[in-house]
Amino acid sequence: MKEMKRGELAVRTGCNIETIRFYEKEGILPNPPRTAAGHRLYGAEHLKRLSFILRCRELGFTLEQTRSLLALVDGNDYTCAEVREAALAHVDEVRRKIEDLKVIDQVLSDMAAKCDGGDVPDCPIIDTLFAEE
Amino acid sequence: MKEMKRGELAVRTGCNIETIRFYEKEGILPNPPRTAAGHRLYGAEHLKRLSFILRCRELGFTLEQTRSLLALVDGNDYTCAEVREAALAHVDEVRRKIEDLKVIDQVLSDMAAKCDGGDVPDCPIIDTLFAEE
DNA sequence: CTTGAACCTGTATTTACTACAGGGTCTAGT
DNA sequence: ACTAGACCCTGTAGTAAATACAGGTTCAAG
Repeated sequence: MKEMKRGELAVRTGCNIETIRFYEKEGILPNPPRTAAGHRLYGAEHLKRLSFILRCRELGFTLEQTRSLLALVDGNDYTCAEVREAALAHVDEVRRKIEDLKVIDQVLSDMAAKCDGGDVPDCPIIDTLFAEE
Repeated sequence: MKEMKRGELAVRTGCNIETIRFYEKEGILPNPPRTAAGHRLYGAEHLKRLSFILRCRELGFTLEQTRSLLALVDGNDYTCAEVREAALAHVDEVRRKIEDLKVIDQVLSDMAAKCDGGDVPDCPIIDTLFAEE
């Protein structure tokens, strides 16, 4: 039974120490037991759950989506199909974002290409940004 | 000299009406003259400037970056090279974001591929998210 | 027994808006 | 002239997801 305090949990997960408290307040990480003096004591379950949350966040799930995923697991009545659906919906969203960013990349690159980088106070980029409609 | 109130400026730019006030408070959109009763009166300059801001935002520039771009223009002493540099730096950032999202796409797609979408309460996606290391 | 690291709490800040509440004003129709 | 409703004004609060700080305990090492 290896227990640890907040600082160690932070180091072991790579999570900011304040974020742990934030997740607890949000109710996504359960309140851990405390020492007599009030220090939080985390166990293997907390470590596992926090890692899960951090991994979801890295994958671009919102905290609410992460919460839903965990609710499925906690309820213990989820099906593979449900989880798969959530994952695929998120993939769609990620792909939409990629497309949006590609358009931005293209527009900016085109603008920059028209620009000769000269020393004069007149720039096609600025002109384009100011252009009507 | 066509002047308009806040509502019309909002409609003509597609900007939320509250956002106009926000930009004014932020000092990125200049305080317009007012009618005797205190209603804001915008002219062609404001329309142009707000459009510029909105276009920068669409291209993913932060409000601070947009402010810097406008500061260059306002200072009237900018060079094409400066603007080009800002644009290209932003392109780099956009491309980094695209790469990050592509990794996420890949990871999620791989995970979903391992999932048979069955009706059982056991899912490789969840397992992977919970996995150690 | 002291000192400094680590912990506790509550609150403020960040980005870029958006959304209210509680008023004043303008305009079109009667 | 009057009134209804659309518009405008202000200040403030809320959103996501943390992060940072102030001011105060507690723990561990020497």
